[in-house]
Amino acid sequence: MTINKSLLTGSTTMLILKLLDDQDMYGYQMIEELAKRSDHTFSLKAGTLYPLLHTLEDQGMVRSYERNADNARVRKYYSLTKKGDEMLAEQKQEWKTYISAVNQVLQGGVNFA
Amino acid sequence: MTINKSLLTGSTTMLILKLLDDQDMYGYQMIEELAKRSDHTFSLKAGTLYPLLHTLEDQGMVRSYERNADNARVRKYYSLTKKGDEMLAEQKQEWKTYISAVNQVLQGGVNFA
DNA sequence: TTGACATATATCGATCATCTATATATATTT
DNA sequence: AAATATATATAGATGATCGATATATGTCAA
Repeated sequence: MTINKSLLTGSTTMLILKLLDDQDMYGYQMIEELAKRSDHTFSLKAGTLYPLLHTLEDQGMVRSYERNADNARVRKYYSLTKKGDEMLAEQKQEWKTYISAVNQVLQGGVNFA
Repeated sequence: MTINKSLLTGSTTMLILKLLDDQDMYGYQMIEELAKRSDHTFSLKAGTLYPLLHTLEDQGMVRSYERNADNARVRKYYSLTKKGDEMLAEQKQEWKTYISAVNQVLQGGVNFA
């Protein structure tokens, strides 16, 4: 099933922060990991991710460092800052509020008042 | 709690169709009903709703008719078409897929493989 | 009865998140 | 040697929603 891309709007940052909350990762890895954990429901595009990571770094939500892979290739890893961790907590709360509001609308039927 | 407006992106149409699935409504009423059912988490803006209703009508998802209120004021009511009902079913399925994917990412922790 | 506020619909331009397309470079496989 | 996968980056396009504004009617209080 392919989901409407606009549904993802607004939750992408939260998902990225969550990945980094679990462990440091490099960009390409985040794309693969998101696809894997979501059973390929999500396929975040590189053109979305890299600018987003730069913005998060400018905002102090994440830090980056370069590191060689086994094959001597350089990868740019990101790690979550304290500020990013706090942002994640806020966004998870917003997410809960949001889905419960949507579900309330979906469950509400005709009013037999 | 105020949720990020971008979280709503993509689910607005589904919510409108759901309201009309329950009963015919006019635009202003939809805005109030969405706020009420979501405990004021949602405050859909008129500038979003009215153009959206026009688009849905052009697409054959809803039909409209004018009707006098008790005070003789004219209101524009909308009703769901068969096509709109089918679209709602699809969007509800997409919604389920989407939230379960997000929740899977949020629950997934470090991989101790 | 006038003025303020709520109800009701409409449109325009701005904003913002995401995508597509493109570019570049290295590593791996055929 | 060529094709494909890995890895990062940026520019411009798209699309959903909002803020601002306009217009008109109904209601309530001073």
